[in-house]
This record gives sequence, structure tokens and C-alpha cells, in this order.
Amino acid sequence: MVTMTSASLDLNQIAASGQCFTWKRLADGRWAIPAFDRCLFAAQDGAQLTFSCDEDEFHAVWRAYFDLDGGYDELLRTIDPDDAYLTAAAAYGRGIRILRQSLWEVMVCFLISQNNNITRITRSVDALCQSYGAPLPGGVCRAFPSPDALAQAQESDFQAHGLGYRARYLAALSREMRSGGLDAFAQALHRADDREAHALLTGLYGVGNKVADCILLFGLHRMDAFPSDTHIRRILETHYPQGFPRARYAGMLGAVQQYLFYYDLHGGA
DNA sequence: ACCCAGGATGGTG
DNA sequence: CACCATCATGGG
Repeated sequence: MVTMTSASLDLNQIAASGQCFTWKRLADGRWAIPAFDRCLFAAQDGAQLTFSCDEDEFHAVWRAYFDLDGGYDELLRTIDPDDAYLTAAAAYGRGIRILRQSLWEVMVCFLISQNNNITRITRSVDALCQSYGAPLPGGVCRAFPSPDALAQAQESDFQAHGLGYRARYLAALSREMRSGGLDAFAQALHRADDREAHALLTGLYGVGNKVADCILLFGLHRMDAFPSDTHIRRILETHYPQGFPRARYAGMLGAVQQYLFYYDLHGGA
């Protein structure tokens, strides 16, 4: 058991922020959080957090996963006080962090995310885990299926799980990344700078500009990625017609993007 | 019944 | 280059 307090880590906000699709809320309000073939159980009451693991596991795995050493408090102090919209958005979503999820899980989830809604993405991802992922300790979640596990399925199987036309993309991606392909691709990504990595990603069938940016941000923690989906585009047109001040937030631009996205999704603004 | 969803692809002008 | 139809399916 590990406990901590944090005013800038809110499990409910993270779960609703559209960056991860495999957390499960339990009847008692706790979150079951699967990652890297483990499952963490986490409870939160205000700023008080309780985690089911021991200290060693927490520091070895979950500290990085929740990006506890990220500069979110400093970012919040950096936000332009004259920017009323971003100030409100950041205050509303100040408990959001950019999780350090597994690259493969992020690739698959955001491949499925295109022209889709979060509820249905979550259902599709859950179906993949149920069908192709191994059970995890705790009995709530399953591991995210490996490329080899998914590559054994047919495109029609993915269709049956509700992936729609994206089934073809996932079938192609799984075959591309099986048998060590993912490791090689990941190494190339790690070697590449943001722009090169973006080009490598858009070279994949079914990965365009926006999904590539999501993979950069959520899968590789490239914090200057700024995924622009239908929500972000609408925000920029409405509130930043002369352009968004990206330079001011260099190094944490992705977190800023999440504040904007989350505020548009849940803030009623 | 209708529009929308964390869009991308392939074809056309 | 820019536009545009099409894609599959359910949420609201």
C-alpha cells in the first residue's frame, strides 16, 4: 500500500481525458489501472491517493506512468493570466497528466480512435483485451494484447468487435509489428526527432497527421506534440483566431492541448 | 431521423 | 496543392 497527496493528479480527470481507454472504475469508486502487464488499484479522496502496490513497485513502475516528475505545477504558473480561456481550461483540468503508457497500446487505441467517439473506442479496446489479452492479477483487467496476439486475428474478427473500417488498419498494423517488428520500429522512433518520428508514424497504413501526433504525445511522451482533432480545431477557430501561442508553452505543449481538449469535452464552455 | 465522433485514404480538379 | 466522397458504427 502506498499513499500520497497531490493537487495536480486527479484520477477521474485522467480517466475522462481521452488519452487512455483501459482503466475500469469499480463499484466502490476505485480505479483498476492496467499497464505493462500489471494492474494497479487506486483510490482517491480529494488530494489523498491510495495505491494497492508496495513502495518498490510504485517507484519502479507507477511513478513514471503517472508522470509524477513532470513539470505540471510550473506549467500552471506559466499560463498567461491574460489568456482567460486557457486559464479557465487549466484550472478545470489541473489534475490531468500525460501518462507514460506503452507505445503499442497507444498506437492501437488511437488507430481505432479516428472518426470515433470515446465511449465506443473504450468498448472496442475492451473487446480486444477480452478476446486477445491475458488475464491480470486482480481479475478485473486483462493485459493489452501484443502485436503477435492481434496478428493471429482476421480483419473480420476486428469488424465483429465493432472496429468498422478501422479493422483493416489494425490487421495491417498488427502484421507489420509482429515478430519483433514493434521493437525495431520503436527503436527507430526513439532515435528520431519529433519531425522524423511523425513521418515514420504517418507511413503506417491508417495513421494520419492527427493520430501520429497522439502517438507522439501519449506513446512517446513527446511533450511538444499538439494533436488537433475536431475539438481542438473548433477551440482554435473560436478562441484563437490569430493563432495559438505555442512558443510560450514549448516543452509542455501537449499538456496544454489536453487542458483545452478536456475543457471542451467536459467543461460546458 | 439526424448529426457527430480525438480522421485517413484514394481519387479528382 | 486543395478539395471531396467514402469508409462502419453507435452515441447523443
